[in-house]
Amino acid sequence: MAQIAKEAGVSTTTVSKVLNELPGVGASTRVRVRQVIEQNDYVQNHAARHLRKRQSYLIDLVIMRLEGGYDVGIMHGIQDALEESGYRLVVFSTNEKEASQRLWLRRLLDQSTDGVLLLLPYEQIGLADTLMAQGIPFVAIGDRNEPTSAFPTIGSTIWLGGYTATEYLISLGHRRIGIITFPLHLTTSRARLAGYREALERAGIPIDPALICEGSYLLGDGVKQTRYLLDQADPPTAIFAGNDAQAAGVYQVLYERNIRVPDQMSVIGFDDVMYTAQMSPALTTIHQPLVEIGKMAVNMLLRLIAGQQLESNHVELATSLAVRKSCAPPRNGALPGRPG
Amino acid sequence: MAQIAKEAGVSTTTVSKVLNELPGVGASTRVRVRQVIEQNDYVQNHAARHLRKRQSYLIDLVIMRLEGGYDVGIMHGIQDALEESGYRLVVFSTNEKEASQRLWLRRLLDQSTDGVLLLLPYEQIGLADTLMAQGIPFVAIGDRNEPTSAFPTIGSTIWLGGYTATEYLISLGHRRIGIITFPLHLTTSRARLAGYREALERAGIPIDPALICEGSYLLGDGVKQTRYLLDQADPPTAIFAGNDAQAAGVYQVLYERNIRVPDQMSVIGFDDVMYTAQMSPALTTIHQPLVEIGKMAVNMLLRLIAGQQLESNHVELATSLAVRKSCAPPRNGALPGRPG
DNA sequence: AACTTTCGGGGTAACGTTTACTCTGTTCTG
DNA sequence: CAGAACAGAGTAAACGTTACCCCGAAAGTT
Repeated sequence: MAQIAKEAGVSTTTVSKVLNELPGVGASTRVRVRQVIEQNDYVQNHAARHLRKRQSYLIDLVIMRLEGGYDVGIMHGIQDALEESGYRLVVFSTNEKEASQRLWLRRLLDQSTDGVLLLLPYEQIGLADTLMAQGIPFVAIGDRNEPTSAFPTIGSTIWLGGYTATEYLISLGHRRIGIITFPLHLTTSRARLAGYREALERAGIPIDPALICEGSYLLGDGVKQTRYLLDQADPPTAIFAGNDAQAAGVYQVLYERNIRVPDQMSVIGFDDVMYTAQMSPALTTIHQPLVEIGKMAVNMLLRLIAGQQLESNHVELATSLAVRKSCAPPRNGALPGRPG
Repeated sequence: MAQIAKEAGVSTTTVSKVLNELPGVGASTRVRVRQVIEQNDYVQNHAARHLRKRQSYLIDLVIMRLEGGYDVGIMHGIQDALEESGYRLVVFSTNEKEASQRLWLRRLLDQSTDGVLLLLPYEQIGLADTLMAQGIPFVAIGDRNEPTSAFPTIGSTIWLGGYTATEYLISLGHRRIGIITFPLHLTTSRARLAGYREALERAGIPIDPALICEGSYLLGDGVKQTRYLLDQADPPTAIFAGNDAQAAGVYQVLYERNIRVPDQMSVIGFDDVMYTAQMSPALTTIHQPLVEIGKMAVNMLLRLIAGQQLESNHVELATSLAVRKSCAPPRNGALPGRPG
């Protein structure tokens, strides 16, 4: 910078003012300094700037472990929103290890991050308290366990998603619709189930508790619960999975038993992750606007970093129905029996 | 730090020596300073350290766009290897945009990164030249277009993968094996094909050019080439896809045409990305040790950063066969005709 | 005409470390 | 016992910015 100042015949102060677009520099000087900067291919030193301004231009994304579905969509949004901002994204996996989480937290204290995006499952939000205590701006992504919380969150309209999916299946003529849920102590899980119930009630279809089964959010549970559903005396004609990974589990069982989707069984997922289009047949699912959620999270965070108030601490973006090829009107006729 | 120095009754110099484990401090002083540091929950300021030492403790991962397969596996390895190192990982997506790539490159010049991991497709390696010119340490991940290059690379044994997959299908009794490749101007793509050829020749099976089709690395090409293969007068009994995404495309066509995997058609993929286990039926594929590749890439990079020499500039880790449920001995009998 | 405001610009002191160098004593060596 | 060698600790100068305060001149005000 001293080099630039000398060459342009001004002080480093003036160069700094030009670079930061601060007032106090004449138009002609400004242009001249700009030129010299261009010519010399000068780049501001990040470290010195960081030290002096107490800003790192780094944002941390904390994630338990990259799964390749939900998280990837959100990361795309984050990257897009960050692209022009001058901020860089640091990705940190906690790997569920307490130790590495502590380590990371300690490191935050030295002002080496300007803000944090939390992409963690419902339980792991203990971090939030620490961040609040430290006064580090952050936004929690994904639907929280608590309906309301002291910190900013962003998610999507889960209830509506549950409603939309169920209504769609009903509109195709289904009346026995199985649903696989996440653990029901989670608010988000209950919201989806409530949407399902609402749709059935509106259509005047009685709710059969045998068609509601609770699982975790993993594929394995999709497999287990599907078997349970199929083995009933009066099995459903459609299955509404808790997320797309679970839906993949549903597919597996159906393929094993040679039940064609959608001819003999309709399947609908939730999330609309990248690989749903790759499934055979392509999965009809509830689209969560993951990219938009990521973008919005960044926007909220940048506003917090700038010291601005958020209009609302909790934002929900609308889910929608992504119709592909896994749903069709129900067909009469018994399913093939259990193999083996 | 001044605070610590005062409290321990020493100078900041001594504190710094303790923190950096440098000699020149008596054992008792060392212990005392350590204690004070513990008590005060002191954390070194990253920015000042960075400024003075000209080290950012940041590593940049450059990726075109997170796809959720190959890249996720590698990122797991990277995260694992970085966990204890004190380095943080910055992720940057070029999004195929020249402009944002330039922007990012400029930013590297201010010493704000200690090293770079390049996870880019074959063509985009223009970056490498710039990095070399700037003297920034970096490692290119994935199998390079050129068999040899001036910079460090890490990949896996593609030829062997091609050979292993083909040999496995032959061992099941297949003699007409279709293969879908990547564009054949890529060394890696030719290597896989060479492995395929070698296995056939060893088994004394003549090579039928009609069974070799060139595609890109996308799912869509899996679809297109599978149709082409199936519509032949004497279609193959097994298909060897270029990667797992292509294999998903193969699955789609087979499902459409009601051809059962593996009973009527065997399918084998390449890469062994996360979601292969979720496919129905679970995809037999060539396992690339993605996690290990990521780890090794980090190890190589850290060595370069430390100024050490690498034993070898090019490392290849062994591929292996991951047997799941998509391959079986061929069955006699014609395939169902084309629908429509 | 004298006074105040505004604008362009410069000087200087941080920001929190690391490090080259200096300064003490103490111990070893011949 | 003198001098060297050495260990422990401190001094001060960087590292490259930006914040704050100052100055002089031009313009506007009374």
